[in-house]
Amino acid sequence: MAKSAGVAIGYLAERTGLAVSAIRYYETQGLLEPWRNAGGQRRFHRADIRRLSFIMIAQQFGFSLPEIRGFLKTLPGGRTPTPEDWARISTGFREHLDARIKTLQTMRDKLDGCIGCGCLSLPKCALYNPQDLAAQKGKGPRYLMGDSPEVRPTPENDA
Amino acid sequence: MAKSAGVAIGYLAERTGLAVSAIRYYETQGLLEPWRNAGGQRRFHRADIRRLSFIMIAQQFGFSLPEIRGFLKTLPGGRTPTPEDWARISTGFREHLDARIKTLQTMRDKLDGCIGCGCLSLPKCALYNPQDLAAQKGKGPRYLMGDSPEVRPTPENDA
DNA sequence: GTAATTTCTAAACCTAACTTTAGCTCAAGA
DNA sequence: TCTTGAGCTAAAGTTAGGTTTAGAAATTAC
Repeated sequence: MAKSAGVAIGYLAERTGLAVSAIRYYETQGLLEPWRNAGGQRRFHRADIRRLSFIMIAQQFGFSLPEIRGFLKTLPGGRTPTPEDWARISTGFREHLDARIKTLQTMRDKLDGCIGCGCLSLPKCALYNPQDLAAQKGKGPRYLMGDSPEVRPTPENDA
Repeated sequence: MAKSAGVAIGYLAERTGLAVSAIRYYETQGLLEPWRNAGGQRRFHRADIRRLSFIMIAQQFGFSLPEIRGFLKTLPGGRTPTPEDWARISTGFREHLDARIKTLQTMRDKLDGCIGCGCLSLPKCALYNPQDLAAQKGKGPRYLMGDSPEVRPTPENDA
């Protein structure tokens, strides 16, 4: 079978539900490599529908576009992924997902220990040192709720 | 006890680990309402350390600043939240958290059903209709992986 | 009293993942 | 052929949650 004429960007958009602008953006991010026809318009493989679908699914799993680009690089270009390809990648998804679930469960446990106890004002509250939590951005321990690890003898130390 | 002179923004920053700029930003978002001293500098209640800590914790739970502002509105101004205040809010946290955990578990289940099966190319794959998933942004069903719900008799229908 | 530190405001900048706009060009149908 | 509709590029805009910068004024330390 000779290489077909390829499909236009609007066709991919229609088939995937993505906006045309999003598909162009993915190209700038190295997730797709369409060629151009004589008039300068992008032409895609039909298999790029799968590629885009893969991108959408991976995004749902919380991966960034650079990460997804990494996954796609391990896939054979232009070909439908085999069960082996998919198993390899989905194992990575699984670990990512498990870690996120574990983090949320830890948070829930801490919260459960706190509900109604008013410990928000005590240094022993589990929510004080949230450095293990998902959204943590800063570095180093933070002592929250107005209490230092060793309470300095400030006048009017607490609020 | 007369109303104290209040504390400076740098003090709050030091106690909470937040950047001064972040605290000013929170003020613009209506999360704090400092007053000004004679020289025009912000002065805060000591209790605002707790308020900021609350904000940081709520962010870890995935709430946006507008949502957090909503929570703070239900708290008595300038006062340490009582166990009742905290119980009311943390119940909301709990529901939010449970929903997120459930979503991730659903995703994991679907993924488990897919690992290694190669079903990425089949319309019955559970990952096809991810409209129940967390990161879903678009509206309406999307039929992924290159398959329409009713396959139209297009020539070369699949890739 | 002077120097160093904080704080002030306003505006610009940052990342991620896109969308929107403007002004054209290309392609397809009657 | 003419007219739409689809596609093109580059640049700017969007949202969230901030940070950075610049220059001036206030406060604190010595």
